[in-house]
Amino acid sequence: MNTRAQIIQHADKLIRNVGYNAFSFVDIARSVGIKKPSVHHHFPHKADLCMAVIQYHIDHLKATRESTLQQSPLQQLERFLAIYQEIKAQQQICIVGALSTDYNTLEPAVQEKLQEFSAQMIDWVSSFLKAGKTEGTFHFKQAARTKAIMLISGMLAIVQLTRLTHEEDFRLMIKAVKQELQNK
Amino acid sequence: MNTRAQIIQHADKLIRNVGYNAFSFVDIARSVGIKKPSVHHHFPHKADLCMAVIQYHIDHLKATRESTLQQSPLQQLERFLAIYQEIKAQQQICIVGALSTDYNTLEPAVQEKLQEFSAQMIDWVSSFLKAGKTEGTFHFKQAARTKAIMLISGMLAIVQLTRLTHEEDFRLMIKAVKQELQNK
DNA sequence: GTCTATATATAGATAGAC
DNA sequence: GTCTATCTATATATAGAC
Repeated sequence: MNTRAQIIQHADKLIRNVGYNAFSFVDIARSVGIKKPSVHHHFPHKADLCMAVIQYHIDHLKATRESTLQQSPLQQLERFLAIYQEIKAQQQICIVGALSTDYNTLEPAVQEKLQEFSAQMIDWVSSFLKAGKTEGTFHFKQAARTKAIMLISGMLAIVQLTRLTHEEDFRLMIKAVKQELQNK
Repeated sequence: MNTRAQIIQHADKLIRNVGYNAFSFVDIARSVGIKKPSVHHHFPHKADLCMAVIQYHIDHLKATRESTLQQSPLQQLERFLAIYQEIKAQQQICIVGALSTDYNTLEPAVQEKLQEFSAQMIDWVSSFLKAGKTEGTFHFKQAARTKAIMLISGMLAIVQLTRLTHEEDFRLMIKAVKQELQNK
């Protein structure tokens, strides 16, 4: 992996571990094994780096969505839940949760990029919920978008909240979410 | 209101507006109309101030809970949802959401205080969900604690997520949460 | 593309006068 | 309880050599 990609990867990890305003270019430099000005060579401003991190997530989500296009709504739901299970296994939180608490300190361009990511996440989840309802796998009364936002909110928050409670709460929530969607 | 209380109030607002690691004692001093060392007189370390902010929320929650002790489970649910409606109306997020993203940068004593607050919130919500299920107002299949965590997670996250989407999503979610709990 | 050296601002925090 | 003055560390960021 090239230096630029390594910087993005470590920045992503730091943002989701300690938050946007608690990591510095020195932290990145140390992780990658270069000096601070070399990081600035790749990303002049911290906002540039943050943009690249969000773009990485946008690209990653697009690839995930495309790879599950032929799968059933239930399989797509499982893939969606697996994203957060991976996040939890790594003791992290999701990028939207991490950056939404710092939202008012972000530059407008970064705010818009984060909006773009969340819009695409909502679009994906809405699409497989709708398909699942049509084929009779999922049951819910709200609009697909509302149900999608409830689902995403729940997962975004449970990875944050179970930093304070127990991992077991996470497991129980995953189970409950699947049950509720399939209950008539 | 005395200076100490004013400091706590402004710190609370700042933590929930920009995050724990994006506000400083200078910001507090400016808001209150005193100088930085005067803030340190009341709270020597930033962690002391953060502890006091969480304690304020613990006290506030206790008062809320006690004031609704005689009310019906549905009324208690409405009171719970009203907390987040107030938060949203003030363009803020909740203290648990705000501090959970910075969790790994907090001192152990502050982490424990935050755990204390979330435990009490979970306890309250669990109690009125259980009462509502017993009397036949609420319907859900999970343990009351699991359902409480789903409810709290959802509200915690929706105030964060609707910073990026639309206020309308918040309104729809509140409506959906009430519907789902009362649906047989 | 990486480095040394440096600029500038601000963070958390303390000493000691009033 | 509040202030002025100050300390030390670290933040983002740039200039310019290799």
